Amino acid sequence: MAEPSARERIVDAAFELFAERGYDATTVEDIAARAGVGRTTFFRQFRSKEHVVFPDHEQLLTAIAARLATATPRTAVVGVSEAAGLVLQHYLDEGERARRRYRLTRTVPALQERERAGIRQYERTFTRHIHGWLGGTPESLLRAELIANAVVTGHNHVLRAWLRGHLATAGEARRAFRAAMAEVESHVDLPGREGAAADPLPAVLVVRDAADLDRLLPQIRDLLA
Amino acid sequence: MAEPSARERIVDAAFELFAERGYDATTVEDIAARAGVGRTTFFRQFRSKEHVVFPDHEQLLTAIAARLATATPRTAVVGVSEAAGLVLQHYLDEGERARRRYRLTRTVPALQERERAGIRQYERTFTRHIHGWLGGTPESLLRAELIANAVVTGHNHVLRAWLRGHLATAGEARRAFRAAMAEVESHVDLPGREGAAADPLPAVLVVRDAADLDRLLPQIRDLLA
DNA sequence: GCGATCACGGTACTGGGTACCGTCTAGGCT
DNA sequence: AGCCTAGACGGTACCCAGTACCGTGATCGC
Repeated sequence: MAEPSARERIVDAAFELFAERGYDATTVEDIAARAGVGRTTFFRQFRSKEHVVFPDHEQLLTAIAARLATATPRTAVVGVSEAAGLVLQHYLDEGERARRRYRLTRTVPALQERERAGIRQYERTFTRHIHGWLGGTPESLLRAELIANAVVTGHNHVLRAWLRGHLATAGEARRAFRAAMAEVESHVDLPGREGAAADPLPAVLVVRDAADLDRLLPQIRDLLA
Repeated sequence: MAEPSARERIVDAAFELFAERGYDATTVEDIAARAGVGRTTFFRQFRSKEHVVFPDHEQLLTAIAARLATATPRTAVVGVSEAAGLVLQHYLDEGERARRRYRLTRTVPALQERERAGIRQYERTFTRHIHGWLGGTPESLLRAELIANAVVTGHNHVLRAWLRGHLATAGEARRAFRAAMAEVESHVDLPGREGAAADPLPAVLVVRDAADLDRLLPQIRDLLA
């Protein structure tokens, strides 16, 4: 009859008890007892009491890395967007449990920090791949970090709206996600835009008045020749 | 003879012991004993063993908030840059202790997370003020978050370079900081650019070849008149 | 000089996390 | 079948961070 694994029983027991008594008032021994396992087994499955709240984090992280690994500089935009979309979709699939976790983490500072630590791992994964696409030079590292942070921030912004119920359906959430990714892309210069590889990016000139224009015009014509 | 305060003695004792035996092998009782105080007093001064590693964090956070509070949308760019500069300058003033802390946090995961939590507080402070300058509307929140994250990322990038010794002098660090802030500003649209309030921002023209230029030149002259 | 306040140190307790050990079970080999 | 190894499990004992509480001594205002 497909007995749920010990790991799943622990997660279920933990979420039940956290809902009943709150996070702090629940001990690991309580969770283990309800799940029908020893306290030792709990810590074999989860590194800490906090980790049981984010049971799929590790798996999600490897999924992101796998998606990013298949992208190239030419397909960076869609690769990054899809990798972030994997996370969003996972939460949408989780449904009510994701929202319960959100309400729980909002009230428990320790869990907020744990969540941030997880997000940080996402950022580092994105940074690593984007940095690679940018050539891996020290000068491009800051740009890679800026882009990675922007992508993760955009994703989290939409996810948070959905978790709070501001976006009712999964379809709405995905639409908002596409909009957020578009806004993020408009703020950062990710490789892989149309034509970006074909001709070099134009330089930017700031022309304040007609005198500026007349002064610069010869050099402009020269560059365009 | 200006006896050092109990708080300072605790910080000094902690850094000494962490250097001698490492973070994990040092207990709070050890620190308190060397500082000549009771274990209770340690926890009155610092919320946790981790907090003693970042003793000036709270003070720094209020300094940032104070600087940002004096800025307006017109002075946003310089306000944000200076607020971030306060943090950099604090680390530069700290000198060798900052570098010791950096080496310590790099080897202790718990301290890395504590540091990230502190950085997160910076981000939230920046976000709150920038969001206010943008009108405080829900639509402008994502932009505010993107800008705040970019500023903090740029700052951290330079700070990390200095901590690692890639930037030898404080002057070099400040110069790199100005460059990083310029790059950040080029990626995000912060209110308060020169002339932004006086005359509207110039439109951006993409001129790919001489034919483009000739075609657009009359309109450009017209706009500048 | 005298009571109120407060910072301090000491004690006792809870609970997360680790180390270790004995046991039970699931296979692989002869 | 019988043996043997590996691995998962539960139990016990321990360490230490963090909290609650209490008694005490110093400092200040009246």
